[in-house]
Amino acid sequence: MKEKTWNPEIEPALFQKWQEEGIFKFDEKSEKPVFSIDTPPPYVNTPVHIGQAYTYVWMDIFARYKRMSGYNVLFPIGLDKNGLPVEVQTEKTFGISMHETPREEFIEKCSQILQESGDRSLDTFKRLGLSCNSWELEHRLGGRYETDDPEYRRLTQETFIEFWNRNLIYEDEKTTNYCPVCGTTISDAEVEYEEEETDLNYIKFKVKETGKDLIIATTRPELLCSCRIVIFNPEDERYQGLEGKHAVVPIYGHAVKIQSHPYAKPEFGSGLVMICSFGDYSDVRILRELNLDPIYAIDKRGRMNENAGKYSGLTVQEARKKIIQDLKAQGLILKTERIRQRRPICWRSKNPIEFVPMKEIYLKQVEFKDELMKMADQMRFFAPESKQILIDWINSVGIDWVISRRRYYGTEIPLWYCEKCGYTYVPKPGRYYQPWKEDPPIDRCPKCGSTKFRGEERTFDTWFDSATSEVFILGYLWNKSFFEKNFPCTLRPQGKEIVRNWLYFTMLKSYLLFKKAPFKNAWIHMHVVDEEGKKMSKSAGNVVDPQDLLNAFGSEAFRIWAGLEGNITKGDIRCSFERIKGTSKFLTKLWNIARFISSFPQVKEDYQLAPLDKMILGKLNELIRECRRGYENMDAFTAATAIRKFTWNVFADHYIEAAKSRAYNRGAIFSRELQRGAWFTLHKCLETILKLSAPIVPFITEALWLELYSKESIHVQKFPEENPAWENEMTAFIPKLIEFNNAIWRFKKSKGLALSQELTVKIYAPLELEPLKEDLKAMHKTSNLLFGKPENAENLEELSEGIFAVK
RNA sequence: GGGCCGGUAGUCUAGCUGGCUAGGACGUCGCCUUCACGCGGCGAAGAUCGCCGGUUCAAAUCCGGCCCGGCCCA
Repeated sequence: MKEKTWNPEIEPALFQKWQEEGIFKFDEKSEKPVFSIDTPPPYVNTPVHIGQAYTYVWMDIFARYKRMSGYNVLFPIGLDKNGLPVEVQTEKTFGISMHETPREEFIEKCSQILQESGDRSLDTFKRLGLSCNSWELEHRLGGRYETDDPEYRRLTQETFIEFWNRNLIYEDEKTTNYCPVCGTTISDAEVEYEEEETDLNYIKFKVKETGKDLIIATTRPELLCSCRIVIFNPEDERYQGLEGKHAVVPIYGHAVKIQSHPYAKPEFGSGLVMICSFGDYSDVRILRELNLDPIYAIDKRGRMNENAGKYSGLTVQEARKKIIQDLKAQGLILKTERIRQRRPICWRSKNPIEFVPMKEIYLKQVEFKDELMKMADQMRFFAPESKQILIDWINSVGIDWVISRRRYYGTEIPLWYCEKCGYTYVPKPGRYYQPWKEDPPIDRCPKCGSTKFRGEERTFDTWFDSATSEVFILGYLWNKSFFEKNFPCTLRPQGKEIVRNWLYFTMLKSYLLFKKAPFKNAWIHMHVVDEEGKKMSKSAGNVVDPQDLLNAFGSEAFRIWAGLEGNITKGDIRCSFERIKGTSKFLTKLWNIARFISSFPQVKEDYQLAPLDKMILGKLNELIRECRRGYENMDAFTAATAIRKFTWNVFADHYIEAAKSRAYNRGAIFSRELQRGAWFTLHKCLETILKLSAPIVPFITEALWLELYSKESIHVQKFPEENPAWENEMTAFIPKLIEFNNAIWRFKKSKGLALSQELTVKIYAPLELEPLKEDLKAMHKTSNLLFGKPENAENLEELSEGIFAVK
């Protein structure tokens, strides 16, 4: 081995070799137990986010560990292509509007964008060295899957048809979250909250009965027309006399009731709150509670409707500006304050949502909450605390799941309507349907015999697609017996922020379809944030592109960083070039340890282990235990940290330094058998370290393994097991050895001696280290090495506790 | 407002079933080009273990309160 450092440029060649040898392919006929990973299809939105890169590395670590532990690992790569983001991107790229573009053409343009970004994402994943079963889009176990694939969409539609036939689906007009920018209804799970600074306007109303002024503060003056009631806190002394009276709404002149309600906070604004039809969630709640009919002010284009009178047709923003002008002109605005408030926004477009009435399709979920809660108990969570996120969400579910979306690039809702009698036709499962451009599979309406049908134009919420990814990858469509044998899926890895949709909805569909929890284990990861702990975002300009990291340091450096700093139990993970540079030094260390050891022969017999050898082999047992414990708990951090500490701070710094003289045996002070004992131990430790680290750093370990130990990939070797024969009481004295070595090195340095120079003074070492006498003498080049306490206290220098030099 | 998590040197972190000079890593500085590695080795500086009380012979570690940061939910 000539190179002094690990060269990341050979990574692609190793990756290529694995592909050619097909060692990660999924074997359907294998007798081994299956370990299945429901890989999150990352939304095709290039570049691949650093958080995704990190998560995929961890999944890959689990996959590789399980493979080495005797499992048949199902680890498909998936790409999520459905939904809003690509539509938004397409509109931007081509400067078009979806609703004004022919559907066929718009879809074609989306596909174009997806093709390119999908390929780029896959490149990044390959660079990371993922051991996915296959990179080809294949309709079989282990094949790559894409959520816009006709087969994938067929499954989505099949589940819908099943639910439809079991009366779990209904259409209803309810007040729903509506994003005017995306032009579609969205579910509660798609609503985010954003802290925002806005104007709080103090507006003058009049009391109808007394003609007195009434000051009401609101952030949404444009909703005056939909004001239904004014409330104050029952404890609020100032307004007790108003109970039961009426307030006259400025500009519109309609009178609304005034009453007390605990929701009003006396310290907010004037203490009086106008409740409009759907300014925010609390409006919705209070209107429902008081059983008042809403007055809708905003239409689905996000514009004011006829109820807004002269403001009709304006956007919300325009109307707000205008109405404030008008109020000011009439002297009805007393003052304006800037305040911070949380307002609901659409998680895709980040625009404020509105509450509008829409006829949409719902999947029942409210009545299954108890069952879902029970299912949560059947799954094991890593880290366990993450389970609470799910529990909280299930508890908060209040209305059924609105699954229809008024968008183009998604799975079509497979329904046709008879133009004559309104009969709804749902087809049989078995193929992918596109009702907006196909005729129904029947000639006449079964009810009235008409031949005229209208195809449904809406698509599904993309979570409705994603919520059966585990069903899809387990071969439900093409290998039912495998599916039945291997459902639930072994592992769902995903981010904490999508517990309320991806995990929750998958559980819901799994419950409805199979009455079973979809997973045995859920691994919930934290976020990767920037050096300051801030969320990475394009707008903040602090995004670290994994491609840049890979180009600068290679995949292995990124992976060892992910292992050494990617602790999921301690909150979010900070990432920067500096950190990756720092953690990647371990690769150099490992490389050079191997380089050194490679200069000695590997021996299988005629060797004798010195106490020093037994000491380190006992420690190696401990390391194996530690690594297994970490990997079994989906915790690569524990394994990575233990490996680095053992390899660098114990094995290299102390064992290798101490065993070096015996391994060379230049003066032939040691027997041939003891020399061979050092050779054996050096190689045994290295070989084991390589296997233990292989899941985390598959490239460098593979390169070293192939160079030194075998022609067969390290990734198909058996994961190390403890060896009872290595258990040894000397292991307990390793800290003593470390302390002794440090003390001698320090002493030599203080005397201006090179480490290779003779030590002529008498040295006393702790008694426990006496078995190591010969190795220590050779190591420190001292002929005067004694053990225990010196009898004569004169001329003594204590180098460290229990370690003395005689002057 | 509620819940969860965290707060140990400039940065990250171990220790947290109470007990040794609080361990390690990155960064900084100094010394050493010694035959695996200068992407190395050795050493140094740097921490009132978030704050305030309490329990105890003894608390980073247990208890109570508070402050700060993050996330989720209202």
